[in-house]
Amino acid sequence: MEFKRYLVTAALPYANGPVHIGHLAGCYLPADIYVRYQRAKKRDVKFVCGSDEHGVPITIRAMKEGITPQDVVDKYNTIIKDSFADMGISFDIYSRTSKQIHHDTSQAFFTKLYNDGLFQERESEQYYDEAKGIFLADRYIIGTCPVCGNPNAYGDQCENCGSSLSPEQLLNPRSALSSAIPVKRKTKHWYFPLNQYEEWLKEWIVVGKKDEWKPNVYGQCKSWLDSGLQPRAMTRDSTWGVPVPLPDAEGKVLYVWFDAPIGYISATKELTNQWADYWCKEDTKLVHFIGKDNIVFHCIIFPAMLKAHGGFVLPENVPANEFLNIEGEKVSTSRNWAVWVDEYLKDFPDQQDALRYTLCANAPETKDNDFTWKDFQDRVNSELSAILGNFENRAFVLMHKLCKGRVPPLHADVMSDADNALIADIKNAKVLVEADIERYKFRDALFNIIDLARKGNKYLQDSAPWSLAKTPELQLENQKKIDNCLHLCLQLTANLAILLNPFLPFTANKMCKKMKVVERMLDWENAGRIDLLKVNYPLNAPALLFRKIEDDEVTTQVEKLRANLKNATSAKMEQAPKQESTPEATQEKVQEAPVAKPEISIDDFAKMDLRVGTILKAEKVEKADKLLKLELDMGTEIRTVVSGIALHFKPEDIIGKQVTVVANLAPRKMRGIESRGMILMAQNADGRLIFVSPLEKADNGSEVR
RNA sequence: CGCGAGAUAGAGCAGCGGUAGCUCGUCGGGCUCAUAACCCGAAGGUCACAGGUUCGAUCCCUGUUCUCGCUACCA
Repeated sequence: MEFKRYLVTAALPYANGPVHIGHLAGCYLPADIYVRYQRAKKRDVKFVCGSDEHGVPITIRAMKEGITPQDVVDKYNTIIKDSFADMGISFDIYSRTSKQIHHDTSQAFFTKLYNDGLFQERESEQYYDEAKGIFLADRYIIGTCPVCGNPNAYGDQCENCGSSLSPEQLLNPRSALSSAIPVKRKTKHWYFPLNQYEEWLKEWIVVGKKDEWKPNVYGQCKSWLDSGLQPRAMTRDSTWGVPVPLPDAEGKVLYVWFDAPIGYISATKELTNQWADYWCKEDTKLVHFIGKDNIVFHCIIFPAMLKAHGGFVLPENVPANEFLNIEGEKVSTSRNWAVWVDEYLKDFPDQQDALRYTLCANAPETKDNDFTWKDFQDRVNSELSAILGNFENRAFVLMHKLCKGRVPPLHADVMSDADNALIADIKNAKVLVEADIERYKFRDALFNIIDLARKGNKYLQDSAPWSLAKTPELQLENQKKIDNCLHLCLQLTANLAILLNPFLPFTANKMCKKMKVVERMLDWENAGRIDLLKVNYPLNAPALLFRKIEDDEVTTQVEKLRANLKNATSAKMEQAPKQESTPEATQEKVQEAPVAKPEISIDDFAKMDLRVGTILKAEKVEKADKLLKLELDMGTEIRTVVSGIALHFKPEDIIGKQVTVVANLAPRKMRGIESRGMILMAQNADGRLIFVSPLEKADNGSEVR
């Protein structure tokens, strides 16, 4: 199909923290490149994005910092928006889901589905914090882990041993927000019948997108569809969000994942009165740029919503990228293991394109990739600067030295094979880069551009105009050759500016200024031409496009990462000016200490069968960071116990140790291994674990009482 | 556990049925217009492991191992 217009969306960043370079590499930079390219092709394209400002984590953060949710999103919306603007991410609009237009749009969307009788109403019991007056997601219930005894396990998972839990399993459950004991309360929600769209989605994706979508995206969708879809609640109990537009829905808001993608629509509405052209006309190409964690929402849930509503175009493609690691480790916002865009901009002023280059050249297009500062330095210094920057500089310097600062003519009578080959390379580069971008292969596209500069260097080297200038007796003939060489090098430089423009817009701009051409030269249709610079046209003096990244800058950045890591969680939050130690936050810390448990009788204690055992074998459990599988000699039997202590002990160090075991704890399967018992551990204030063992060797299986 | 994606020279990636390729790094040479830069050459890989299909497999099939995601913060 011939598309008349393009609508490009980039995932709405959650206004709960700043953006880091992983966000850029995964989503915003590829989207921006794609859009800049489309604009250069003079295609009708709109690029929409905005802050996602709803959802429980924002209310929690607000509560912790003692401010309103609005304060939280205002603060981060500004930081995020500025970071994008400074990096040259060229949204046509950067909106926010807290705007009225978005509330109206998402409510209207909901109402339409409601009036069509689509939603199923269901009542269920949810945990409720009576002190704070809010319903609690599993994550916000804290209690003692039934598996490893960690007193601060979450309702969905124990961080200590990695077991996945449900709130019912926690011993002494308490609210993460107030420490109140959560109670169950009935609540009603509206469910979207995803299952009714299963067949249609299979047809659309599994059959229709087989060879179009990236393998990671396609595979993920197929996996979801094969395992069957369930109705999904589209409302939540909260006061922060878009109110459910129904009379009996006090205290209910739309589920963030219902309202967030609709944010793309509202942003488009805010941008233009012609918004419906982009959302409803069949000949619009809708492309969602996202990271891999968002695949199901953009490929399954949102399309199902659009289909259910009717009248909307569906995404033509969802080129999700994988993740970018930093210095070999996963990005973690809570541990502050990330390179924040706002900080990069401060540390490397006027170096946006250096980052854009590295992130694109090393983009996680097919698998997770690693960002290291050393690699950043290498790529900037030896590719961007040495190949591209240096070529451009050589062309300018030589032109000023050998051609009097003016664009020399091209003499047809002395054209060489090398000249013609270079012209062919220039024309071919356009074709290659175009094909790459259309297929979302931005890494390859950028490589092909640098490769063109590489060819330019070789051509210059082989032509060696500086040598030709040294033989005055052949002056007339040689000057023609020199002219041709530099004419072509300069036309090549102009072509590089056009091709680079979507990727490195700041650089393309600088190049235009140096060549004294208007920005219109950057129109894509001009790529491949070798008459972009007029003969005899005087050009500006040479000036370097890029500077090198010094060794000490690399060291500084790596040290900064490690230093910030130590302060872990609070580092980023403490930069918030207002609320450093609100009463609320202090209070919370006190309550984190283990709470005294109620008195029990001797009979309660007698229910426990505590025994001594010796660790015979210990090995790491696969696919679990924190679990060790232990074989214990219990005297009369050998038992398998899975224990969440892998972060504290190496398997080989604990073999032979005697330990105390809760022998009659109900068996529990973890990561497919049945654990029959639990090892007792003391936990220090710093979180360190210590075995509770007999001081002298006891018989295996002897009772502890 | 299950499902999905990945594993190819020191690093980063491409190839996906017919003698293993690119970029960076390393080593040697050339050039000197240029940001100690550019150009040429070389070394460096039993294509994760084990089976199978095939005349032939890095590529197809089966099994295994490891990494990442689906699972908090998070693209």
